Amino acid sequence: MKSKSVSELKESINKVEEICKSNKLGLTEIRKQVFEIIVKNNKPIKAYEILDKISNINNKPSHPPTVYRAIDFLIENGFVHKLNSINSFVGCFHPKAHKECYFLICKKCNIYQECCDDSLKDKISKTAIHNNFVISNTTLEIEGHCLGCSQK
Amino acid sequence: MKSKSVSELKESINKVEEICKSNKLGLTEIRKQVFEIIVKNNKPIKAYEILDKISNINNKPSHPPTVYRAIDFLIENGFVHKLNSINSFVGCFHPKAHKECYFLICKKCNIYQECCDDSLKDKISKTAIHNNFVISNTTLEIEGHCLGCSQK
DNA sequence: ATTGCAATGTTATAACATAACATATATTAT
DNA sequence: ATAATATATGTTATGTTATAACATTGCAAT
Repeated sequence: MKSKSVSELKESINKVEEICKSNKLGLTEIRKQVFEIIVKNNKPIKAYEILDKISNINNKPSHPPTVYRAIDFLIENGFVHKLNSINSFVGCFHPKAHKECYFLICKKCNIYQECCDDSLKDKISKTAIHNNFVISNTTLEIEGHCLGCSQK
Repeated sequence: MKSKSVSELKESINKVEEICKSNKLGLTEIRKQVFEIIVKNNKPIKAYEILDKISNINNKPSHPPTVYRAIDFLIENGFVHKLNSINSFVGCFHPKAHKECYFLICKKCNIYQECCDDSLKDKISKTAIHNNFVISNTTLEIEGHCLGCSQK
């Protein structure tokens, strides 16, 4: 996966701002800062790394709850996803386009990629139905090696 | 999902013993205890719950590394799986039958269910291939409500 | 018997996350 | 405008999950 260009980043941030505006979601300074830190990182980032960055940006120490609250807000509204298998967070490439999001995570370079095509989504949903199960939330994280790293 | 019967549990434990014997894997007392604790629990269990139980069984305090090492061994050999979304562990219903394992996890009753049919596995594998990605390990955890709990 | 190795014991601490309560800021109704 | 309410943040402390590092034990091979 290539890292995002400056314009893609801006677009990402603008999109979130728009969505918040039209849905009357309070995109406060901290929440915005946390979102920007997450999307600007071109790989999954950990909560305490965000904490360090926030502290630096604002020239004063922040505390874990501050970061986790912002993350919660961002996840709730679909702007950010948590990768449970590596306790890290990534920005969503298409917020509000879907609730579920599937990921490929390269163990070597840590670069991730969304891979949420509809047929896969479909298959998972059918699996749930087949088991009389009502999905509230799905974690699909495929760990391995990307093309670049598996060639090395 | 119904909880396992005594005979099913025994079978599960025997199977692991057999596999270890024929593959010259050291199934030590602790590892066996940890495995039994995990499979006898009819829902995902946390490391520190295992720790408590081990301590009780042996009438002396055990320490986290003891438990985590045993878990590592059990996971490496496919006898146990970790549910990353809830930091918990479950026994595998068919050790060695497959490397990957997918789960349905009911948020209300916490009972889980394996759901690793081949067509789903296939779909995931194709997704990876399509992205030039070599899978080493997949986490698929579907959280929601089982039939019983969604009717309540 | 000594070396080597795998497993376990032990202590300490790292890494991840939230509870609980105080304070501040924004929103709304009057 | 002001009080009442709700929302968000600050702060301290602690809970939860997991591993590093090194010592010790037990056993098998030479």
